[in-house]
Amino acid sequence: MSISTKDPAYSAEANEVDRVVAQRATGVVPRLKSAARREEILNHASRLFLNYGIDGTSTRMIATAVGISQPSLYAHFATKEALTNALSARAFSVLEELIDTIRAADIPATARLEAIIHGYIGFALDQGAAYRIAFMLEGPVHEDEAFNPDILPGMHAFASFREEVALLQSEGHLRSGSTEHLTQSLWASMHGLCALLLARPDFPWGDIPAMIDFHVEIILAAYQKKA
Amino acid sequence: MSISTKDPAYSAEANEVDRVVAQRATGVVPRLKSAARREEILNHASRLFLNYGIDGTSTRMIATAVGISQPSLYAHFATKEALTNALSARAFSVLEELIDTIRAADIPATARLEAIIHGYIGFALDQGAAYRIAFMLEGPVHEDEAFNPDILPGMHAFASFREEVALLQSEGHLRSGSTEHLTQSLWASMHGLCALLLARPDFPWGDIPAMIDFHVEIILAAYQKKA
DNA sequence: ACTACTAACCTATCAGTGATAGGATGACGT
DNA sequence: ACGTCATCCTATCACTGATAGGTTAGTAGT
Repeated sequence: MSISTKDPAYSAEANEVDRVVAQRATGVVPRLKSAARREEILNHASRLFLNYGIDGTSTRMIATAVGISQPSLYAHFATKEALTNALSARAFSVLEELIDTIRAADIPATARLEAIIHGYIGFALDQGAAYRIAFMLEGPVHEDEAFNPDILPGMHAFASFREEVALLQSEGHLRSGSTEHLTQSLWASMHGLCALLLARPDFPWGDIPAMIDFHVEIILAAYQKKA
Repeated sequence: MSISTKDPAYSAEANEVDRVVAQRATGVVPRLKSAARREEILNHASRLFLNYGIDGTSTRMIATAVGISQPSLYAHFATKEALTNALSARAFSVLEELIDTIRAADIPATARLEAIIHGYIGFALDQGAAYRIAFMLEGPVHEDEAFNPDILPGMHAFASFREEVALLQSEGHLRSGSTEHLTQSLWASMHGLCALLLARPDFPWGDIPAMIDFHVEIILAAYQKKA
């Protein structure tokens, strides 16, 4: 079964971008078990999202890259949003693991927090597409809509983070007060940097690594317990 | 000239959402001077963006709300993106004024900074659509693309903010070090809170005003000069 | 008052998008 | 060998942002 090059939606004239850009799979595309095909789709989608953005990547581009038809995607994901959420979930499980590993490590409390913050920021910048999907896309418009944690892959990692904050606070390493406020404020401080860098890569940031270090240093000082 | 109710794209069956939702202008829609029409478009777009999101608002919805045809929008704005940018620019000029007013006010330096921060956050949450457009939408994907401040309405307000930071720093009210790093870090801290609240209104935030106050308090303490 | 010009506005249509309906095909257990 | 069923396809849908090109209404000049 070769690629259908006479698909009317994909004649050479019709959609040059997809043809040139999507690195269409060549040769025979074998049938795959559902799980394997799903992984393949996520891999190609991840690459395309990074190169062309989420909105800039159509389901047809993804399908073409994989070497299957566009409707076939819907055997694995109910909607494009479900696909992006799955992609984000896969990426965030890595962050969750990272945070848990750091939490379990036998290092001083302060270094633990610093490592988590640096890990979070590094992850966000590295996995820009996944991070965008979880925390930056246009979500529900009104605050009274039901919160569904299942569609928020990042929330598991956030839960680990919250536990660590509670622990550090109970051990007296962080300033006292509402743990919720503390967690959310700390989260906001980290997120702000990641979000701006991802949303405005064209801004004249200057020395980005130095700026990140500067920001993290201030965060650490700000939330630690006053002597 | 009445609304063309027999527009094939707008038969009762074809697009119920737009019909019901867009609060179609009723009666005769007079010809308007270009500038007045432009304002009208921005007003309706602003309202629709808040209610249905930016992606959830089509150019047809906007046009229907105004009471003109969809292509007529393009006499005022080259693209939908240009329309959103114009909307954002209009909103941000208000923030810029606010910041400049506070800067000119005869109040202590610390209170000045606090007022600006609260003003910034209040603006972002109040003008969610405009704020999203400026700082949260999927922008250029690669950092090597040219930075064009014209399409970044928020940058003027940001410039005012940067000047204030430089002034406060030179007066010895803020910690020393790179003014760029200081400005960007402070901006990130403010932005993080606004961005999360806007992107995830469905998250169980708890007492949002209290959380905002908590965050601002920490920010103020973190960036002020150490005694 | 007639004409000519121009800005405002329209209908018709385009290619591209996410999504659905329904049929073809190939592997695999019996 | 046969039936079952997951995999995959073509064809098509409604809708989107955008463009082409014609129509109409107001306005300035004679």
